[in-house]
Amino acid sequence: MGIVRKTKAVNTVLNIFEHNNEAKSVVNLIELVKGEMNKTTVYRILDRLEQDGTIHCFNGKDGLKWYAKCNGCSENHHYDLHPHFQCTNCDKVECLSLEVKIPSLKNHKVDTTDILLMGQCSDCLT
Amino acid sequence: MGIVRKTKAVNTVLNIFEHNNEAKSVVNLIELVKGEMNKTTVYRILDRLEQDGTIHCFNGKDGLKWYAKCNGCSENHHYDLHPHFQCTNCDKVECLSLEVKIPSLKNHKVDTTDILLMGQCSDCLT
DNA sequence: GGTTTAATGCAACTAAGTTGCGAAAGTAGA
DNA sequence: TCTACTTTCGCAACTTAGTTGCATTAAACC
Ligand SMILES: [Mn+2]
Ligand SMILES: [Mn+2]
Ligand SMILES: [Zn+2]
Ligand SMILES: [Zn+2]
Repeated sequence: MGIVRKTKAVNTVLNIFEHNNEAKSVVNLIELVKGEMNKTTVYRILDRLEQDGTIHCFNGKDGLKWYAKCNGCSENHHYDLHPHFQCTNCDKVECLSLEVKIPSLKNHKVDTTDILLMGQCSDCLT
Repeated sequence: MGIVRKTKAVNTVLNIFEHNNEAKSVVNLIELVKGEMNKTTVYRILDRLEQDGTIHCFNGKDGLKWYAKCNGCSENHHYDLHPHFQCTNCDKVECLSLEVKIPSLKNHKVDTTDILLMGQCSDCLT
């Protein structure tokens, strides 16, 4: 069970994800809402939104937690196995709607993948 | 510049990687050599061995640092862009000699990838 | 409005990883 | 083998991400 009460803090976090489509690191989110809510609250809201299938979580290049909006996930069905791209210059992270084919592995059962591409984003290329 | 002096501590760490081919988390390595050397030393030796192209570093599923032996890398050439597999049951990590094709991204320059497959390893499947 | 209980704030904690500095130990050359 | 030079190490203190327990606050439902 994720979000059951639409608190002020929940709405603030939701607004951040609604307003632009970029992924956000937890560190950045905490910074963004500083003064408005406690960091513990941020972590707990993100947990609940993830359970609901509203956002999904993944690790950035430094092993930090990042979150981004889901697209058609629900509490029961999470299907955001898409890869992510992180710019080595500006650190920005994007969700990619690419399909990456994973060759099958004998004697292994692959349930999920975590694919991070790194390099220069379009802003930093010019 | 990586390793310049073959100290006792360096040999201990090297032996761990020589003796079996598995990837090791830094946390696990520190545990393994507890009593023999300080954790700061472990971090510093791993840094130097990585610079030399002796081992390579990547993030496990929890965002922790893992290291494994390189295969034919040198100080000047690092080419271990292979994917890794981590068992969700026993946490073991393996280097995979798979080639994963990444579709090209327009307006992006992809320099490197970090691909982690997760699921059940052969030991945990039976 | 009053009651219930989820959600929040706060402070204290855990754990990974880093830094600075004085002491110890490789290494090369005499 | 001894010395001198410089890398490496140990230690303690620090930084930062993330977690936990508990008392207080505020949604939601009547
Ligand atoms: Mn995504
Ligand atoms: Mn590897
Ligand atoms: Zn960029
Ligand atoms: Zn396993």
